[in-house]
Amino acid sequence: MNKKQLIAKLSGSLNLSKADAERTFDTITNTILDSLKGDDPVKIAGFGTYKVAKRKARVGRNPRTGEQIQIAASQKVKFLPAKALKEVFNK
Amino acid sequence: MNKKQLIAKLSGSLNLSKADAERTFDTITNTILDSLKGDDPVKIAGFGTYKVAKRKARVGRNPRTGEQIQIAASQKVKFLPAKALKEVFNK
DNA sequence: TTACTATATGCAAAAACTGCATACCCATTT
DNA sequence: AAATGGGTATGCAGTTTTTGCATATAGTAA
Repeated sequence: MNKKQLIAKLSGSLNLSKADAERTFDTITNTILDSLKGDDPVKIAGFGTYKVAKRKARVGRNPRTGEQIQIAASQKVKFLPAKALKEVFNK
Repeated sequence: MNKKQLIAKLSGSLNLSKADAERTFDTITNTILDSLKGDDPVKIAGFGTYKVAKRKARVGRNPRTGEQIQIAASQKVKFLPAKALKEVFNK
């Protein structure tokens, strides 16, 4: 399922136009991102937690040439599924 | 930020009652979950991809006792941030 | 058509995973 | 409003898993 299909489903379920459904969805993702930008994890009970994970610098490798490369420290968004979410897929 | 605070923010941004904001949000998470239950990854352009990762059974260890333990195969929801999302946190 | 994303490759190092007790934070209930 | 219950974070050790490097191509999406 891609974003377009998701928006179409939400449009039906929420009785909104597709434009409104998309605007609503984007508002939610932006709100989550804003919180993460402020380094504040977003905890959704029963679904999961979004947090920014800091990754240390390390030595990598160019797979094409085999040459070693220094990789800078970086940050990425992590999603940790809530307990309830794990159970759904392990019953 | 927890779910309650997120709902409050959305209520303001979307001009909805808190009850409606929560209903909207839950509809979205449920829609995503339903797709995942059907083993269909959900790809949100510019945000990320949710997919179900299957993990094989393996031998683990109880860190407290050092005792070896057989770990059953399981599944968990993975979120892979989109390129745009990574850039936000690495500029 | 233009933009994004998945894939494939080898390999080093970071990170996740396991059980479990404790502490903590949040939500619900009285 | 206060109390209680439940989900979540933490630390621990060692093994498994993931990550991420460059880059072109193929596929999908806007």
